[in-house]
Amino acid sequence: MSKKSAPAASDTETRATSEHAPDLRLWLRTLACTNLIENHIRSRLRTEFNITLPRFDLMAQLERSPQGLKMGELSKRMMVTGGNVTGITDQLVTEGLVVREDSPKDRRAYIVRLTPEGRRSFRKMAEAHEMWVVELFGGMGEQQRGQLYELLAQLKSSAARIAGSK
Amino acid sequence: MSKKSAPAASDTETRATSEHAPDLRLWLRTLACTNLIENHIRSRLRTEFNITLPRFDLMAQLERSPQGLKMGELSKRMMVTGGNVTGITDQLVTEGLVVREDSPKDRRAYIVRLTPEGRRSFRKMAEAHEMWVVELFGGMGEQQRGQLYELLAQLKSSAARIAGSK
DNA sequence: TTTTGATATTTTAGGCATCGATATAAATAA
DNA sequence: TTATTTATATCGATGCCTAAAATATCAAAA
Repeated sequence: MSKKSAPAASDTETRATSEHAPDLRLWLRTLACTNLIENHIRSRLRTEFNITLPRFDLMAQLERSPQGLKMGELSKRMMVTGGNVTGITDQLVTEGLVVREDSPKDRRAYIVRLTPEGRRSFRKMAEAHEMWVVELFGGMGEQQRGQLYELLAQLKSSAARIAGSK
Repeated sequence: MSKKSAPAASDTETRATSEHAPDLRLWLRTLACTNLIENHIRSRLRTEFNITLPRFDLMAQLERSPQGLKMGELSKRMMVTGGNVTGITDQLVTEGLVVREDSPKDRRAYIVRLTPEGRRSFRKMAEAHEMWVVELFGGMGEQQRGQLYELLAQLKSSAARIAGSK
């Protein structure tokens, strides 16, 4: 969840009752797992690095594109609205982690880039972030994680076929 | 979720790169699935019933407790803060879907209950909601869904062991 | 050139979520 | 009883998120 900033936090599985269709219970369990993990990560990002998940995510996109990205590109990749990217970018700019530069090609557009400090800072956070995830999934066996990965691919394509067609 | 209002929307899997640990890619895929489904549901609740996911969730809790719930109970079950419940309840009250009654036992507390219209309305929405979920998971085989359900139980307990201990 | 339409971004208004502070009431201790 | 502590709920400030409207620029057609 979940938004938003702080996520939709609930152990959504409590929504399930015995009368519910199996698919509904499966969905609520999926949601419960995601919220549990996402909230944990959100909370650690905040307490250990004083950053929010959306800002971390935006920086992650920029780290993969050293040449910088336009606002619209960020919006597309993060799958959030443009107005949202405007706000998150503003914050990161005032924190000195990111710069907005005028595009030389298009005066409507900005190029957003990590600053050196932003890059340094992100790398440290990303390392910790990865460790947390490994820790959170650590109770599952190697093989189970592989199975889960495959099943989620199926789920993603099943859901995308429905949701994507809008 | 619900994000939210509107949710954290991203196809977070685009955050993955080849250097990432397998667990990280697994996590991003999990997140991508959840966001895809949750956003779809959120959007249909909005367009077809003009309601938000948080309000739907609150009503779902009340439907399971015909005797009503205190604000604090709602807060605990939905795993959101009290202030949040105050706001969502306010909205539902102005829409006539819910009532706040003084608790006869405790003058600090309210009992929140579905109105008859709220109950009627919720049942219609819940039925549609369940159909959407069945549709979204419909591309997976029966057996795969069963496997996924079991694996997510493992994940939930693994993550809860880490996240729960704070 | 001027118009027209598409694109890039910001702005505005509204809802959801947190945290921390506050008012009130209840429960407990003195 | 009185004083302290704990519990219930609301409020204010802040941040994320959306949708829709406003602004500015570009690109292509008339």
